Amino acid sequence: MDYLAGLNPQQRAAVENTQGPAMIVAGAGSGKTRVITYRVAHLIQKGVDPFNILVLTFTNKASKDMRERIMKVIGAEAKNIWMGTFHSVFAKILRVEADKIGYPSNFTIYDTDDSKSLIRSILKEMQLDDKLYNANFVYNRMSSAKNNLISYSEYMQSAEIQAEDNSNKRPLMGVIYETYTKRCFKAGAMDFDDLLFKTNVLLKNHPDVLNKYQQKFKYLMVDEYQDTNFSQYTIVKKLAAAYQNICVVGDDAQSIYAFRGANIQNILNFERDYPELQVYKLEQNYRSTQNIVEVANSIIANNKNQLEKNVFSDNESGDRIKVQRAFTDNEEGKLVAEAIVQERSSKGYDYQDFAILYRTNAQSRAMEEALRKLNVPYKIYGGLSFYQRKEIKDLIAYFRLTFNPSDEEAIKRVINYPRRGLGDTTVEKIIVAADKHDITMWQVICNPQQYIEGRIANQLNDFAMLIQSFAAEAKKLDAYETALYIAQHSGILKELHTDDSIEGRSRYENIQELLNGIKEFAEREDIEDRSLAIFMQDIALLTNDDRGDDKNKDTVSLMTIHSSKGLEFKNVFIVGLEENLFPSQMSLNSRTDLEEERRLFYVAITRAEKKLTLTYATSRYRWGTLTNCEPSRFINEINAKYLELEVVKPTKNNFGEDSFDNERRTWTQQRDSFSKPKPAMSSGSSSSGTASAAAPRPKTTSLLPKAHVPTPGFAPDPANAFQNGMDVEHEKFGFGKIVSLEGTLPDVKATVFFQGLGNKQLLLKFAKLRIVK
DNA sequence: GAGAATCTCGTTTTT
DNA sequence: CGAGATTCTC
Repeated sequence: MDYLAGLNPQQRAAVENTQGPAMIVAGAGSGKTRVITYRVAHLIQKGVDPFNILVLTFTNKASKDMRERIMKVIGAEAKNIWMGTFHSVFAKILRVEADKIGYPSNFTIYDTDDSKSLIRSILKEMQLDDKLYNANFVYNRMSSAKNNLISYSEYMQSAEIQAEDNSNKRPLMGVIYETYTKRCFKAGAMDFDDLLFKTNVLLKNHPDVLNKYQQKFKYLMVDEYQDTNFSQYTIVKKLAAAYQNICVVGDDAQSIYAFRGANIQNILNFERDYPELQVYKLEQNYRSTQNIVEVANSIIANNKNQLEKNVFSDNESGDRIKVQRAFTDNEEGKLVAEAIVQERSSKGYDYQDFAILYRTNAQSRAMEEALRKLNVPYKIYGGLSFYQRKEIKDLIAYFRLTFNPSDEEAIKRVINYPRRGLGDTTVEKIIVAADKHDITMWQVICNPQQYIEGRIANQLNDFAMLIQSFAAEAKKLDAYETALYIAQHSGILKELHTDDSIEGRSRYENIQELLNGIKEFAEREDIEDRSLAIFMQDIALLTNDDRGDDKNKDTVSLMTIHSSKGLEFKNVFIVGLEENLFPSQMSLNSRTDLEEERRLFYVAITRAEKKLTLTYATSRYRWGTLTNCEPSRFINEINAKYLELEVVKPTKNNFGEDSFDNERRTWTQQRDSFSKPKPAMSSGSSSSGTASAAAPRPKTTSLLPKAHVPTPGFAPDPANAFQNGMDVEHEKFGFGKIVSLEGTLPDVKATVFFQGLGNKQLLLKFAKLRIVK
């Protein structure tokens, strides 16, 4: 029981109280994982059978880490705990119970690419405008319907939803949803959302099944509860209904998955659903310095909706937060890379003590290049998963087809890869025939003479026999042998081998790597069924980080803020702190979205143990063109007393100009003129935003408003001279009219309308503004 | 039907 | 810019 000794009173209470509903509100860095780990260990030590415990986490990594930690406390018994992500646990259950809902137990899991590809072909078949009915839009719309447990028939019957779709000029959404659902069913496939949706259907329509799992999972724990959606909430609620031994752990301040249907409301619902609820608040942050914790608190205080909570740290106050500006995204990378090299050698850190966090995956490139130049070893987490690479998906599609020939997306993927004369027209014919006779594509392919005219039938026959031969081999061979057989006889191996380009070789190597992974799997002794079919089952649910390679290397970590949740690093760089990037431009339209961005910033800040650096660039390449950027409003939300301001050194840009000549400002000045949210299009001041790395392309420059040339003898007027309605001239923005004035002298803020630029807010004491007489 | 040339559209974030 | 889709030419 010595593990209890190291816990503070709140933590200990949360661990020891194992009966009945409980909610642990755990601030960042408050020892949440420890509490869950020990709580599970405690249950088992009290005699609860590990087979009766279900722990649901958000990522595979989290569950793996947790299982290892529990194993250290209680030993091998930990292996018997049901632990995993919602998706993987319920996929497992659905395979066992599949027949109850009319699915084969070896159903395929469609990943996002598969789903969107299916949507695209449906749109094409229905001859819909694919700009209006954009595949992404359709996907998200169906996804949120499913996450709110709205079936296609309910969708079509809901007057409210129909009205919404009609007013969006997309009256056929319901029909698409219906077609999509039926096509998935016919293909023996479920998408990510289906795994949860169908679990709900299963538990709802089959009380015996529900009862079975209620009895099985006498104790439930849910990590990152703030990130669950309605569909997940309902599953948990149902399973816990019999014993009510349900413990959820979460932090509303770290809810960052609303875009995926997560609902903070679930935490509030939870209190309503279980009046007996015990609530434990973990408020002491053991991870970070006081400065970091206070900065995080001050940021999150800008959000309106939150549970009351006072996170504090007893650690040293620590370094202040460093804010650095770069001119371009490349320079930003260089800045960060140099800082890492420098900190490491001067303070004796390892590379693994550093993390670079960014808002979007696309930002990793500039960082990578800079790190490579300085020979800094790094590892990128997330991003394009190994299993999403084209060559891997191609081979896996053959595997999928071998075990589930109904899988429509797999057929479309490989029917003509490698080339075998079965092109788009043939595929279309197959789809039409399948639709007409209400059978699967596979059934058409197996009996082509019956449905399709012409010589093509022979080629289809060959293809059918090829796949059938794979299925026959799979019965005789182990996973690795089967995989190798398919790779060879499908022609994929040969196809890639003949490609001698660098990319071609790397594709070939990736295939080898996949085969090696399968070989490893085939040799594992802790699993009974080591067939390829089993290996295939959850592959769509795996991400890059789940492949467990080079674990102990000393490398800098690069990842999105989303995937950094739950991790901690001594030194953290948050890069790209710019308006329209972080916060993302998609979030600027609503308060709730903006608040989610702010929570994301909160998550990012609280990853840091010792030192935090924020960087931004004044221009960066986006969609291949150079765009001007402004510092993020989030920087301005931090009280300046926590900040260490960069010493600005003038540097020359490519045009030989002193980049700062008009702009030597102190930080405080900058924040005033830079902080204001702007209309989507980035504004004029093209001269100061010019990248030092490359000149903008002509096409781009022509789109930007011309830089204003001030009238000769331009001199700004003092702040007290301005009045509402005055015509004014700004040094850079040109001529405009004062729309409104607010604040008191000397801090009067003016909203000025500029032709072609829209409204701009200017602090009069700093703005270079004169009255036009 | 194949392969090349051209066009388009997009970027949050992840299971 | 770059992936994927579309269009064009053989």
